[in-house]
Amino acid sequence: MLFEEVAKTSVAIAQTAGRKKKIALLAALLERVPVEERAIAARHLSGEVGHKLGVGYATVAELRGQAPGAVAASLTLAEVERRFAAIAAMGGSGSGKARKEAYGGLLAAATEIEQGFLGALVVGELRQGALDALVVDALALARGVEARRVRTAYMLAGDIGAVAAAVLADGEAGIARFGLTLFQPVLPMLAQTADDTAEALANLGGPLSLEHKLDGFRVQIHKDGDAIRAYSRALNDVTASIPDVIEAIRALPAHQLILDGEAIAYGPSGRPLPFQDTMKRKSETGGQLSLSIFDALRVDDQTLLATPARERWAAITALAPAHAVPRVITGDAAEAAAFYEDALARGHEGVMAKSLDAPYDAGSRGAAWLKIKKVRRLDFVVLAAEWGSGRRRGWLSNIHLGARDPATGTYVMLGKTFKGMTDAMLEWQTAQFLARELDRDAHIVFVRPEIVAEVAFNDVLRSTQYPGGLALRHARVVRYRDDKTAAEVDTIDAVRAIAIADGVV
DNA sequence: GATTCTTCCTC
DNA sequence: TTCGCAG
DNA sequence: CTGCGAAGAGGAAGAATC
Repeated sequence: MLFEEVAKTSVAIAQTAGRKKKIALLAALLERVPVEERAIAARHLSGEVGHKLGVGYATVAELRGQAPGAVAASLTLAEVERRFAAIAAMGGSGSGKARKEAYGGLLAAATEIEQGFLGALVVGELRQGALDALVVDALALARGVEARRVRTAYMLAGDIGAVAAAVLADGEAGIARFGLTLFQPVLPMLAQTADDTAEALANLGGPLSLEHKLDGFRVQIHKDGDAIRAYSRALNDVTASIPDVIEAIRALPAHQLILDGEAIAYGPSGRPLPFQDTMKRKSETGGQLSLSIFDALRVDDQTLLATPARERWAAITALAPAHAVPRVITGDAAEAAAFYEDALARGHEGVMAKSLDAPYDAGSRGAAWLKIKKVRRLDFVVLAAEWGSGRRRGWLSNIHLGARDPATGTYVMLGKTFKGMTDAMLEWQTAQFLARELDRDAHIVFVRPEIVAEVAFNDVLRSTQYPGGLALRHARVVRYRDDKTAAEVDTIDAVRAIAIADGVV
């Protein structure tokens, strides 16, 4: 099939409102793809290149519009895949240039519509309002099978291309081929958020489970005898980064395992290290990371995906009590709140609240798991704002935040945020900022420091980029404050106090 | 050889 | 990672 | 309720460049 058909389908999807209509367009295309190109088409329409190209935003931007664009479409899906694979295989000195040339060659062979699609695909910004989840639905539609079934296969396979090939070829029978398999990582189960334990109790009902939420990185462990591998949240193989964890798993008294947990580093006092330091340990050989296990998907020949959570936790306790994440099961509001406070006091980022009976719902951000994280709120002044893109085009969106420096009377930039703004806020802030414009460049409008935003954030980070040496982690706007002037915003000292309390500096 | 840029990755 | 909007 | 897209922080690896 011509690559252009996929590119045109992507454009059609982007221009079509309505999820069902997008799914129908996806299904119509997928039904027509030749057998050997089905996996490729499914990946591309999900926004996945399928390779680590070593070609990213800068290269795509540099080459955009350079090649005139082929008059007639000639690239097939197979040919594009072949070229992607060739680019991904390049390495060593000179490979950067070779990659750029190869990508340029691909652009030169592409029509204008294909060039646009290629650039979006390579930088991972398809923006067609449809990604893997809609491709799953499209596969179900194309073959008349239940979407839920296709979805399950996708969770287990972690690769939309493989699922597309199987479902399109064999329908229900194709789906049935996917099962929980050692060294085939499954998409991790995800959580929604709750403000506090009271909300979690209200939403999940009691009793529920609360466990420490550790500020490390997600790890899925697969063990088959001496063979042990670890996978990240995005299913990358991170085995080599966490040798201590691998050895700990080796010692566990089970031949076969699939476990879900969090890897984190601890300081000499036994307190968890800040996230930045855990990530540094990850890159050091023998960097001494610990694993806290919070779920078990398989123990020896038992698959536990559909087993109620409390039984999966019991399996962890029986198998690896030293690695089981601290947990309490309670329906009592006071006990739940106390457990949360204790988790914070121990230096953790919060708690996870989990339903006792839920299966391991791989890949879905369901309501069975709720994360409750410590949130800080301070008031900062807006120093500048950047023009938005996509549905925020025409609005000043991403704002630069500053804390007051009482020593100098100036403002110290601590980072940016585009989060938390409603359309009404975007409309309002655009007018307010433009009315206070001091200067501008291509993307940024610098403003008089007068608008005060209440900003929520989770942590303070060490920064080499920002002048105060500190930055905000996961900053988002809560509201604009018309009751406060810039002279009253929080100080860099207040931010530094948080960093010190958290052991960040 | 040292620094900078780009890409990829974690949250 | 957080959040708001569209469906 | 689900899926998507708006774009943030740092850190490391590898390639390019000074």
